[in-house]
Amino acid sequence: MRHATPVRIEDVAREAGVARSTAALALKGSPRLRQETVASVRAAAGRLGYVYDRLAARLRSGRSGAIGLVVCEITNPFYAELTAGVQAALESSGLVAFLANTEESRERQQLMLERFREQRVDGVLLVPAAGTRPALLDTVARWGMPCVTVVRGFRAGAHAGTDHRAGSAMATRHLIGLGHRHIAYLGAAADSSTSRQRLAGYALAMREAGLAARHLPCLSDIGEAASIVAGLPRSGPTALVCFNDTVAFGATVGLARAGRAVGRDVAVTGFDDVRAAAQWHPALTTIRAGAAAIGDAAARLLLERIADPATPTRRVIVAPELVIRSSCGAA
Amino acid sequence: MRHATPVRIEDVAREAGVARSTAALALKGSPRLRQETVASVRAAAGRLGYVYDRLAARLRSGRSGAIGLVVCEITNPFYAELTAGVQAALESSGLVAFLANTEESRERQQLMLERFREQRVDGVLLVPAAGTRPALLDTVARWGMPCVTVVRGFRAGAHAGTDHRAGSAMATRHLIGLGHRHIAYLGAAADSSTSRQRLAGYALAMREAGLAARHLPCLSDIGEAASIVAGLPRSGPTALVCFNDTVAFGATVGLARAGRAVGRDVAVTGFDDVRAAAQWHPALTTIRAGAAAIGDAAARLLLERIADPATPTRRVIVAPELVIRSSCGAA
DNA sequence: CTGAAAGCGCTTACAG
DNA sequence: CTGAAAGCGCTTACAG
Repeated sequence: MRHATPVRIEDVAREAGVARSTAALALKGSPRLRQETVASVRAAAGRLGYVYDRLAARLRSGRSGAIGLVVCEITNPFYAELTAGVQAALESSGLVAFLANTEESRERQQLMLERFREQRVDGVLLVPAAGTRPALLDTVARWGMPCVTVVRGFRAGAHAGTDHRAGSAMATRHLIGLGHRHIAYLGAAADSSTSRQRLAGYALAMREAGLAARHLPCLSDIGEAASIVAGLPRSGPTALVCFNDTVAFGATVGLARAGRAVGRDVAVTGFDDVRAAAQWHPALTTIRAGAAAIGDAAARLLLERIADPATPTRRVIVAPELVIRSSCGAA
Repeated sequence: MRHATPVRIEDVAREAGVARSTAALALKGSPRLRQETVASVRAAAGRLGYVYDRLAARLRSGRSGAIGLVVCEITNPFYAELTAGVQAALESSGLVAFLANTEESRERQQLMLERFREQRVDGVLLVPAAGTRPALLDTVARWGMPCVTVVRGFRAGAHAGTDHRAGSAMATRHLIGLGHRHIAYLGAAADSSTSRQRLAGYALAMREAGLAARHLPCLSDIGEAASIVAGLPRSGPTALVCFNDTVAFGATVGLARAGRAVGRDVAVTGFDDVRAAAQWHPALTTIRAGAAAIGDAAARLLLERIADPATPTRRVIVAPELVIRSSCGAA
């Protein structure tokens, strides 16, 4: 028996000289009680060092006060910033979040969702691992677990993200506007909605301008991007629309390795605007997707669904923004 | 009432035709039961879609199956990697982790620890926010919450980290070995054990070699490091021992901005060996502290303490390693 | 506002 | 191995 505290709500009630139910109401600040009653109960709780047992309460109320956050890769700065945004939004709500890091493994994702289920989380925020089937959402819904997909989504279901297609198209049009004609897309090797939509936005903008699209598949890894770009012939693309900032960082490293100037010889754009993008040398022209803003929106959406599961599913799209810096040569 | 499932252990017992206590034992695979009994109970649980209620179990057993992980800054790649290491270590244990991101705020840290307490976590992994007083550990101990400090620690208490002083000294000696005499330390503006120890290691190595130490305080921020370094006179230090990789990245950006060559004009070393260090241009000479390894060790230590709180406190130190790449000009 | 009572879903002895 | 019973710390009606 290692219960941290032996003080129960009944002890507080006795100390304050009220009924147990009154003490319970006072502790959660019910407006049905007199001010003094609430104050005296709270004072008693303080004297006794009472600690609310949220899990015992859950057994009766059905609310655990915890949610699950499932991300595909916590070491990707974008998702780390997203996680920080979720945490910040949760702070005022009194909820607390479990974290799961799937590393893009669907097995791990399934396992962690089941553990969260056993922990009776009130809901879950899900950045689906690559290749996740939409049916997963049905499973989770059948479990009675409110769920909001984040960044990567499906056709249906509550979702918070950005318009990947529009963002990618913006970056591409910006390069076209700077006079580039030979523009390649670098990235999008993974099987995710994000990959498909960002690539589609690039393709759309190229088609609009009557230009030929070219896709250089590349994982979200600085090293891989660097070698691909370092191997590009001088007669190759004069501009690269990159899947995300990580790939763009790799592209600049690859260009440096090949002795070519970023921006002047080859223009590069990223996507995400992670913190390092502004501090990179050269500073990265990119699409700001607002990781923290998406995390914040996702948390709010989930709280809304937890409060009223019957509410119609909403989709919140944080508008992408073009941030012009030096890597595109426009400065 | 939104309990996800109405199936209780009693229903499983009835379905399997055994007593409730037998069903409970079977579900956790007690060796006191016959193989067939266990199998038939599990089959019944499967048919009924039974989901173990870990929180209800906690009420009686005292174990919630959850721990808390409090980090000072999740958007710092080092701590993101550490978090991934903790997650990986937890995967096989069946435990799940709450995450708190303090952003170096002691108030936030206190708040989150209290929330974790209400959630009755079995223990907590703590990367103390800057300026945290050692007395916090006593408070947490009084709460009956097993705690392991991670990376940043105090004199007492279970701890998993690295030898910051030795690591910093290694980097400094390496630069001295390359012939540098005018070596400055960049970073360590924060009030943390990590800051003090890394700075001390540099000072130690300089003293050993009879060289004058020079400290350029700088926050762990690429932008700030870049401006400080860009403003250094040509007659200034020929080598910079940086607090961590982030500061080192900033130093290389600052040198590039000033038109000076990293490695040739000014040597730079980092600390942490985050993933980007190897992929940076030029690749960073740094001290590998093994974020994932520390996270793994910390999780194991905590599990040990949870299993037996009476066990004497252990301190696990992951040995730092010098990783020589190009930024020190040694390649 | 109060007080007694039931119940959330488990685990834990304990007598068979 | 089984079965009945008590209890973990709350919330939830409900009658006063």
